[in-house]
Amino acid sequence: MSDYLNELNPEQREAVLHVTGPLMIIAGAGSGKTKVLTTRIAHLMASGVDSFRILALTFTNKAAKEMKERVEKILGNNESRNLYIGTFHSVFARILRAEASKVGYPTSFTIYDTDDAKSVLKTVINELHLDDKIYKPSTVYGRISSAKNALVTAEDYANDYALQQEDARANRPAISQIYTAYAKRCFKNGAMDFDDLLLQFYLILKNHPDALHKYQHKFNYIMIDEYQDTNPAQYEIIKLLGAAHENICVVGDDAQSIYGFRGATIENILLFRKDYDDVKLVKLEQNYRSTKQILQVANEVIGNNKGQIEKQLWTENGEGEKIKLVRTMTDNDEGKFIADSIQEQKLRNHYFNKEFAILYRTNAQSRAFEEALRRMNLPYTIFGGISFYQRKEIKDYIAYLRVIVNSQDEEALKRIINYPIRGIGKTSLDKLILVANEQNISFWEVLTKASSFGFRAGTLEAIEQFVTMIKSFTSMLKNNNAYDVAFHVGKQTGLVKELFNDKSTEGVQRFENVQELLNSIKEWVDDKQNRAQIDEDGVVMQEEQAPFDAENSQPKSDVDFSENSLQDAIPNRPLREDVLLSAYLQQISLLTDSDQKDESADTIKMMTIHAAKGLEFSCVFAVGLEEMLFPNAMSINSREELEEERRLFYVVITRAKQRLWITYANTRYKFGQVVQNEPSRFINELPEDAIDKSFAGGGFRNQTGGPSASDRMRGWGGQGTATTGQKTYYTEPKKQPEQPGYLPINPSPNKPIVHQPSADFVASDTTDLKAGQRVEHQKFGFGEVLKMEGAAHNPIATIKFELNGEKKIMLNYAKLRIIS
DNA sequence: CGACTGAGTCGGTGG
DNA sequence: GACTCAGTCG
Repeated sequence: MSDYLNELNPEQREAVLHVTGPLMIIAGAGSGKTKVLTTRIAHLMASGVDSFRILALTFTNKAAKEMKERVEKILGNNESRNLYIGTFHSVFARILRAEASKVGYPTSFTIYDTDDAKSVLKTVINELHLDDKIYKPSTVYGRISSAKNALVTAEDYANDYALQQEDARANRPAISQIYTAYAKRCFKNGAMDFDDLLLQFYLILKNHPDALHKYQHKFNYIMIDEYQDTNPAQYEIIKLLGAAHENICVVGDDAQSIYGFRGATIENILLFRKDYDDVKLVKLEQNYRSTKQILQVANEVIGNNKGQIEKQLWTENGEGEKIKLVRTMTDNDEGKFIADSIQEQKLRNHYFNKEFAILYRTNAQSRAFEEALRRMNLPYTIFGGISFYQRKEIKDYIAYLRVIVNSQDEEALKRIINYPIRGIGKTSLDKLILVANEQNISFWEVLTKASSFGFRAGTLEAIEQFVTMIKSFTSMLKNNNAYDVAFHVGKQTGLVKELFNDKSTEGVQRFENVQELLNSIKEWVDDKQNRAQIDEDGVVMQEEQAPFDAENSQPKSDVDFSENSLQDAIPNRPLREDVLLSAYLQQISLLTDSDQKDESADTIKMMTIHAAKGLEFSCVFAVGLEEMLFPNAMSINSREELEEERRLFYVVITRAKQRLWITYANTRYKFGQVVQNEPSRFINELPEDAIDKSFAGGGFRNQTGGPSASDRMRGWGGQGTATTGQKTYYTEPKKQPEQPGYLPINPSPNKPIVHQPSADFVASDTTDLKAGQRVEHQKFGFGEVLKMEGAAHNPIATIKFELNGEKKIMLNYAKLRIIS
């Protein structure tokens, strides 16, 4: 049991053995930080600390999951399930569910993601008759988010003279007004945005001594991962929670602080020692990840930043290869170069696909790599960008579920009120919203009382049907699990069928996505039900491992799980609260793309540098090292921001275990236009002796039929010092021939196949149209009426066209010729 | 009412 | 280049 200590170096052991009182661990990249954290938790438990009393907060679900698994492995028992391990947001969301009433929120409050929040802002800005060109939702969102992260409520904001002045100078004097209206609207909707999860929890702790007392004594030991990324809200919460016992252990690396834009302040880690008396400080400086060459480059680069905590990373690993600096003509050439290099490395050094990562500054850069890898038939996974839950069809489906759980959720209601089409269009919607505002009641209330607000008969009928349907769903909530409700909803609303009937390429994809959503809900429920009953009080943070695996579209098996020997499945167990729809919704809103995709698959990984923090790869391509891109144009105007960009560069370098390429292009496309960029200033900070400026390719011929590698001009530039001169990796700008079976291009699958109307085409009177009749449509051609629906004054026919598949046709507008 | 189209916009990183 | 939005037409 105690051999876990033998696997640690002296500093690591020192950190693990410090049990009582504040502890700060400065953990350099690759220094075994997670190992120390997990061993420390295991040690606490082995020393008799009750596992229910330990709280560990991380920034990603993945980190939380890994910690939990590793503790379990060390201890070899089930005790770790009692730990409170999770992300700040998910742990706080869970606690808020229990405490929401203290801030006037319903227990099953909705969590708004960024898109939802911006949508609310847009509504609010319009209602205040403000110009949404000046008050762009994303800009305003950023401002409000910063305020919340600094624990400034709407009221505080309105009373803060300095903030008003700032906004006035920025020509946005109404921000405060918008913030107030936004907060009010979210509250009315029973919804919290991401920042509210911190702010509201803070307010509860601050204003409710009983709650503070409760959680202070629940969490006797607190551990914080990535402390350098905490913002003031997180900082204050930690401080409050830890004040009673001061058993706070923070782990971080000031050199890897890269989240300033979401309010993280590096001061939190720099000043930790001032916050508590007798802070024990441990530095982990031995790196177990990278080669000496890589580490030398990293140290050199970060040395250009001022005001760091003194430390020097070192390693016993081998010297390794020099870092390869690559310059290409265009962003597409950059992609081709990397695809070639990967292919070559695989052949020469027998790497797996999963040992490569392409790491970029912005998500938009992924496309060139995607195309290049596809051309070479190299499998890849992109992390980030639009996640599964942001897809329209998924958001629509989930909007139904949200409305059922929380009918006050106006955002969700607006999404589904006319989806599938039920004849409540924009005009009706505007009126509904208007009434809600005039009467100062919720959108839902207007719907339920629609008859008193003078809607047209057809619209009223549609509204009433909708309300009845939603109510019938709501009545299912208590006695059915999330999956059963969701399945029923898909069926009853016609949502699934509608998608099924759409046979376009995208339509099929959408249908599959919805299938996938349902599968994932099913697995989530099964997973929960399989877990043994545990102590009520300890309803553990089970960071739901993503039930959904976007890449393989295969349901994940429970193999993982059995290893944890958690299951003593009780058949027909009564419905537990944690399989309810509300619990499901709560957690999915906090999942990220990385949580949903399988990182262990043998594919090349592509993601932003931000998303790559905490990960490591044998071979790393740090790409797009160009002025305006990296460092980003937005960040070159202040020393602080520039230093954060440099830390980002440091982070990407230290992701590499064995080989590192740093690439940049002379020109690249931005918004469809070619722009020319200077090489990044960071390139000049690389130590000459660790950099290989000669070419790293060599003899490899690609298989795509384009110019072979050796035909290309290629090489290294930038410094102009290389004796070989400024060669560049370059391909002729001519298009490569399209390959069959590849990039399946169907430019507009939704475009109807055009039908030439018959010469004698005359629109018929369709008032008595019935299912089974044959008709001709001016554009869609011949077809058969499958069914009739809609109100009498606005009949809708579903017609199956020979050329264009099933379509819903509104008879008031379409010209149809009845044939039989 | 809603599908289509052309013009305008997108500043970057994420829970 | 991809997406959103306002205006048009069936």
